[in-house]
Amino acid sequence: MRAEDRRELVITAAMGVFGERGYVGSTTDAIARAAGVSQPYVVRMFGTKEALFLAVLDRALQRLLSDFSAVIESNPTASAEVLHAGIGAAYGNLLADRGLLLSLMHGFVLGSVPAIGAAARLGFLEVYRLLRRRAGFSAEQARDFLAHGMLVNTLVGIRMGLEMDDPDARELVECVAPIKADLIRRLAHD
Amino acid sequence: MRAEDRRELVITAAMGVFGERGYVGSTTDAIARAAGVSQPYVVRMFGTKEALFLAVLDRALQRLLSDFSAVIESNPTASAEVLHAGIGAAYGNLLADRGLLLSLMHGFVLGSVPAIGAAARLGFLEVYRLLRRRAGFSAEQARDFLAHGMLVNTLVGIRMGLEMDDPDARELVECVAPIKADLIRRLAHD
DNA sequence: GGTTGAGGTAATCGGATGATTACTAGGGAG
DNA sequence: CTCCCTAGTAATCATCCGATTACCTCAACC
Repeated sequence: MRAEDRRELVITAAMGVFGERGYVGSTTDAIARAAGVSQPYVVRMFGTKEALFLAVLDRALQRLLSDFSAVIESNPTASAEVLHAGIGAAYGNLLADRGLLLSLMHGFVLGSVPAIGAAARLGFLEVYRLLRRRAGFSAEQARDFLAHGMLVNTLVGIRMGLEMDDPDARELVECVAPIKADLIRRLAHD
Repeated sequence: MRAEDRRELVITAAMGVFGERGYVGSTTDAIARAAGVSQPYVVRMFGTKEALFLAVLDRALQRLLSDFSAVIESNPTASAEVLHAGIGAAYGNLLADRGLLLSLMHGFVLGSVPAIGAAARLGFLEVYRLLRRRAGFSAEQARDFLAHGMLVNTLVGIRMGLEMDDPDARELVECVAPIKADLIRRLAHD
């Protein structure tokens, strides 16, 4: 297989593993097995585990930005309110990609690692700028959108879907993501 | 020193280290040094690193719940709207405790570790119930409050305060936490 | 048919880390 | 004094993991 294709495979596999176990908790060996290659090859392709994680973060952010951009570009004359709904739906669709939002979340919580913190900050700001500039959100709209997104990520991270028997958990999940509640439940059950 | 006092010391130190480095990324040795005791003693006091992390999570959640309760009890006749402001302020004050919210956040993202995920889910639900039942929030109010909290945590986690020279970052931070913007900036600079 | 370079792997190393074991200081009770 | 319990530590172990090294395979090309 061409090295570039293999690289894509490894990034995808790594996104799943990092999303599940976090940056420090993931081993290059687990990623290699998930991608069907040997552990030394993973390390040699990216140099270090940190560089691999940064590649995963970048991939996740690019995907998020391009999905949001697509919504904006396919509704060129839409108001911020209409775009809010469309971009929100695009965000919900990203949930299907198990590791994507969780890998991002793991990056967001690791500001103490210099390279990871820097990448996370710049990525987060890029999303904010897209909402403010290109989608025309007000600062408050952008804030509320991001806040809602972080809550969704958190609920997925703690696997709140496992508690759907509890009426409070069900109410919370359904209030946060009425359309995606069922997906959240399934994601939590692996 | 009495063992119980030493235990408090270790939990406090561990909250700082876990908040900074995460669960897996923190070593019992670093925690021991931060607490001024030997590494084996930390392990023996709590049995395992996981048990120590669970103790830290519990401490953080109890603190959060008791601070929120205090607001409710000191305004027995207040409306949900008034309590919203008071509890929000209480949340902001928790930021001063460096590791507290970040340790919680690290717990929230580690649902894949069974014991940690279970503790995080139950803790999160307890907070939700307090908002809904005792503070009288509507489901939407509780959702928005929690979402806002998760965004604050995220901004602290990625040390967005380091980017306060960037006008977009400044706008975001000041829009999210107008009163605490300066604290967030200082926290980011260690 | 040899050479070469790209795409890999097996074996291994060195350091980090959670946990265990064995030990000790010290102070209060009898 | 001596016993013994509480509060600790030093030394060490076993394991894991990221990284390195040395090697292999096989198609393309001359």
